[in-house]
Amino acid sequence: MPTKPTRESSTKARRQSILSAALDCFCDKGVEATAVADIQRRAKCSVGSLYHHFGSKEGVAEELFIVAIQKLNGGMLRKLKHCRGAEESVKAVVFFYSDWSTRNPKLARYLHSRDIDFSPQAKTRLRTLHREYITNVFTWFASFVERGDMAVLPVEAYVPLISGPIQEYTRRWLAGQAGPPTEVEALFAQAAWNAVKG
Amino acid sequence: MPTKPTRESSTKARRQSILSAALDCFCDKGVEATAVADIQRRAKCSVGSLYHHFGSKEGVAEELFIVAIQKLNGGMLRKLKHCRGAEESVKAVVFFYSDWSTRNPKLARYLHSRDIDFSPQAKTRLRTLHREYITNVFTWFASFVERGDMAVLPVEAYVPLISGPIQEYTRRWLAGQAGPPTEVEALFAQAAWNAVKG
DNA sequence: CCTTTTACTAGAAAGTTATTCTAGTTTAGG
DNA sequence: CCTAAACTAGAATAACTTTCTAGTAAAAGG
Repeated sequence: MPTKPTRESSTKARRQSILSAALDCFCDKGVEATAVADIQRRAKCSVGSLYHHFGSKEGVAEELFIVAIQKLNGGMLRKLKHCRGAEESVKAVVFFYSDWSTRNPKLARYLHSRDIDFSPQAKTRLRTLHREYITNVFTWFASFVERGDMAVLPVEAYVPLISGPIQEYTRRWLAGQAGPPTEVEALFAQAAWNAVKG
Repeated sequence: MPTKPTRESSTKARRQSILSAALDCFCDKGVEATAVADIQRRAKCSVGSLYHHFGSKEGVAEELFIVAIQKLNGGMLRKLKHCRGAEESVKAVVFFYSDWSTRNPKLARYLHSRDIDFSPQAKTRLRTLHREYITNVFTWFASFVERGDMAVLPVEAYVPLISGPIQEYTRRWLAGQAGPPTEVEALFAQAAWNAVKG
């Protein structure tokens, strides 16, 4: 049965409708070029409503970015938990990134946009999220390094070595400059493993 | 002797002063957040002058981007021409990217910003430049592939495999999330070579 | 050497877009 | 019911981009 819309649920729906309208606009015309009026029209809400929920256009962009990051990171961690050894884990990172981007092209595209100028609070929040995520990921991989299954490298080198190629490839795919990542994911997964194996 | 400023030279100087004022502003506050007035003040010129030379704020951003890309690509090709074999060439790509970014951090930072919404003309021009560059690079490497010194891979896979990690690392360095790329360039150069060698 | 044309600069005016404000409507809780 | 708080609407305002008009200075032509 369709439950009567309570305030809480309708608030959620409204916020969501604004976020997805914004995502559509951002993908169509770019963040800078979409006007608040564009989002507002597409979400069928008033200016006031938008500003009530998000404070500014930037606020919408920030929230969208954070939600997207959380989905990507959350999915990645869940995927990792199911992996057995070092090799499977490293390759899973590549495969998951490729799959997630293919399944959520709009969000992926949006995450690839840089220079959304985040407010200080948003920056802090993002940094926190990032640190938490990185901590989780490194905890997962630390044991493999200790055990000698993976090479000992400068900590900041692992992510670029493992994810750099698939990220760069995906970016090009999203920009229409390459075929879908499925064509190269296995190759890149193997390269990633070669780059960090013990 | 200091030559008397002719019109041609002063025009060039003025354009340059606007471009570098813009670069400073963009690095300080982000592209979106810098107002035309900011650039104008820093370049000590009038609104009219800026619009005369570049047509719009976007126009300034585009020109700056194109100039930066040309410098980077040009330097890369010049460097490649001095390399002997496949391994030296592949590693040179990584080293040059790292060095150039370290020497031109502001330009590098600016090149890493995505979603500057380029005008159709600028897009075309960028695409042309990119194609020319890619053609040159691939011509250079094609012989190594034929000779069997490098592996036969999907064409679009080479760049991400070779440059992906150093690019991603450099991005993090520019964002203050990692040490200078000099610390990892040798490692990444070796990984790049391993990923594409025959 | 003068004058005419063109590139350039300046800053005010106009046009757009983001943000704030005021007035109201709806819903949960007492 | 009644009140407080969440929410919506759209007009008003503010900030910023772009255009316009007027003028200056350098090169080109006679």
